Amino acid sequence: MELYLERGFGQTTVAQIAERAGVTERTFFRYFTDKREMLFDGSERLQQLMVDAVAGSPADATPLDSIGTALDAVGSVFVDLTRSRTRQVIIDSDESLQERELIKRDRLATAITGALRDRGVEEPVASLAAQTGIGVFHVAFASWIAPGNTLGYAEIARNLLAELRIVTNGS
Amino acid sequence: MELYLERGFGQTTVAQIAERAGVTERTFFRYFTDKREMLFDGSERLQQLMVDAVAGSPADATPLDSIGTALDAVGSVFVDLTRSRTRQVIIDSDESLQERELIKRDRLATAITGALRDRGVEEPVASLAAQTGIGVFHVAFASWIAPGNTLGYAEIARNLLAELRIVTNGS
DNA sequence: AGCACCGATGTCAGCTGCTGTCATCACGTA
DNA sequence: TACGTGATGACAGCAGCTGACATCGGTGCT
Repeated sequence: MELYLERGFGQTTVAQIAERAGVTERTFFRYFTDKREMLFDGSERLQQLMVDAVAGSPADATPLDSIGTALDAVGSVFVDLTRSRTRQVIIDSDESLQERELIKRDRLATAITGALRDRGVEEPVASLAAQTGIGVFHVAFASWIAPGNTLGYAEIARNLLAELRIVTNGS
Repeated sequence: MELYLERGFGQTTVAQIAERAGVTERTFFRYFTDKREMLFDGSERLQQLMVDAVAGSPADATPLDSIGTALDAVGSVFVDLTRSRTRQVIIDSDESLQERELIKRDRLATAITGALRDRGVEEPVASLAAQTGIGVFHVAFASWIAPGNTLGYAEIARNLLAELRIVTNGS
């Protein structure tokens, strides 16, 4: 991330990263499938947390309730505000990184859809709830790292979900 | 597309494509920014059509009405069913192509948001309507190329939008 | 006709991302 | 000590992509 900030993502070579990390280029590619993936390291963990939260939500919870527990569950991941901000600056500066971010979000939504379906939620409600949930998640994250914000991620997510409930009026 | 089907996208080299097309590799890269972009050739046109449709929709149209005209406007693009199907088979077979497709959809949504805002639609309604519109567009396209479907794209899109209106109940 | 211009294409060299393969090395265990 | 085993290095090589320059065919002007 230091290097990406100094020279930009596109101008940074894997050889440089490897050198700074004190390993070989070959070793870098054993840890990350490609140059971009490095910036999305925690994404499987994030996905697992949300899926587990949905799976573990109360039996009588509505789909949107389940989404709520998932949004809560990932609070532990988003703690280092500065790091998240720099990371986002880098991603926003490079189109191929945005592509990667979008597919991560997409996979996340698909995984949550599956978790909801496993609880007996039918289509298209499962997909709809999952998509909406990821949408809220995204907006919450963006608000959290927005300049001037002082609230914590969990709080923001809860507020947004409450607002969404009002807009959609129930359920 | 022939080559992609024969050997798969990943196994097809640009040199092979260029040869089949009777040009040089260098020439290929003058027409397409990269190997993937070839499959998304008409996307600017599609985007322009939708943006223009939104811009040209009646002054008293609701945001969702404007989206409706945009969905209608692109009917002319989706005519060759067989071609669209093969194209989608290829995209679904390769992750990097899915990344590209996702960012195209994202840019499309952003463009439509802008078009709505130009008509005086405020945030967050503009974004919400645009996102929803692209969602409908996507589902409509998927239904259109689904095996066994006999309806035309325009018809499907209209039906889906009508259904959405019912679900969201008005506006 | 002759000439100058220009856009499209070819040629070539080169960097970088990424991969397969084999060697090496450190470490825990029988 | 000898033997696996997992992590790393070394090396070669392919493919995507780019910059720089040459070439060539057409178009318009004189």
